[in-house]
Amino acid sequence: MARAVSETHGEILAAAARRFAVTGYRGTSLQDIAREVGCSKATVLYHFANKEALLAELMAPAIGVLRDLDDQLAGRTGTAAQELAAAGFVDLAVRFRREIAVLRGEFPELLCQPAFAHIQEISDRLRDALAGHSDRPGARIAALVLLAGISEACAEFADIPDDELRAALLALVRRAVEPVDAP
Amino acid sequence: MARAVSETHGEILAAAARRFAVTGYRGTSLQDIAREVGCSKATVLYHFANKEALLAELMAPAIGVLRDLDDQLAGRTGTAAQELAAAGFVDLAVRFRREIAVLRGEFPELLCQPAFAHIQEISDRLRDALAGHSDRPGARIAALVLLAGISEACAEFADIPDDELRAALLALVRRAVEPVDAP
DNA sequence: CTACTTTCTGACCGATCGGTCAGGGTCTGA
DNA sequence: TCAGACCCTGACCGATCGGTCAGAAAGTAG
Repeated sequence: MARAVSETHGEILAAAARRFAVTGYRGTSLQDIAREVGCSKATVLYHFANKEALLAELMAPAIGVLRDLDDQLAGRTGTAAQELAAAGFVDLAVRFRREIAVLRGEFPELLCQPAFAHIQEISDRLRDALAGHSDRPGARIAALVLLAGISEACAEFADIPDDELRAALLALVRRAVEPVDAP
Repeated sequence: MARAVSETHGEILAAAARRFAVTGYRGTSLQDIAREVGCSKATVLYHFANKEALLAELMAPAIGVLRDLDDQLAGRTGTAAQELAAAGFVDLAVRFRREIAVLRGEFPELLCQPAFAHIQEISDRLRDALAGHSDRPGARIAALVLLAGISEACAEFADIPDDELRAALLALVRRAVEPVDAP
């Protein structure tokens, strides 16, 4: 009972997104995904070269937006960098809540995979921008707390509407970020 | 070549703490721990009933302090609750950085284990206190962002002295927490 | 009809996981 | 001297993991 072309492909992708978000990448087996779709594990591996490729396709849109943000951030300094980093990351985290949830806690290992090359550097630059490119420990610590906390909050508050969550997070960041010294 | 009583026990505990903090609970095998200690996997399971018991003994001190904080928090309201929750959790997170790192991202599954019963409720109460027992979404979101972010920051900034990290985190929390409405 | 492609599957593979077990070495007290 | 407690280990177990493969089923083009 072969289905229409690429229909199963999308179903597998959707099922994987749901499972990964709940039980994590390592905590979800190909068998789990196949069961949710209603096909065999071999079918999953017919549509995707391997488990890693499945994850890579799942994260691609979010990573694209992150790269765009990184490009826009290049060259900006001080308050302008802080503002863009805050607004850009909050928006990204709210829109890609599920993708963010997938990475929860598995960051270090997943970053070793070629599909996620440079993500570590990009998020380092993002953190640096949110700190206003300051090297004061207080500013760097605040930036990390906020970025990590926002990720966690977006993964957790799945029931809050986008607008409301975005507004609350932005207000929090503006309150919490260490102001840059006037030049 | 049997060693002195309980010497190996402590070495296994220390090795497990190190490995768990880096690669997580699920990402660390008993074989990994045994290799780091320089003994066999069977020896690890001679000293600890199972992998879960090893984790439980590792987390016991941190959990004890968390319970104490929860007790002190009971009954307090408004600003007093916020202050104590902030100071108490920041101190706990800084002191037990490694234990906090272990739980990174594996919270939901680990909480199912009997050794961690009620931890979820305690951290819910802690979050509620930090939000000043307010039900405004902004306050609840800020509290979650801060608690999660602090955990992440403590796990990441292993090189910063306790005092400095604690001061920076406390300053951040005081800036970021939504003030409670005056009664 | 036949020949070919696409989709899908059960059976199987090697590796690794947490955990068990019988037994060997060493120390100690009677 | 010798029995027993303590510490430790190699060999092994069943389960599960990601991944492979030959081939069945169904649609399509000639």
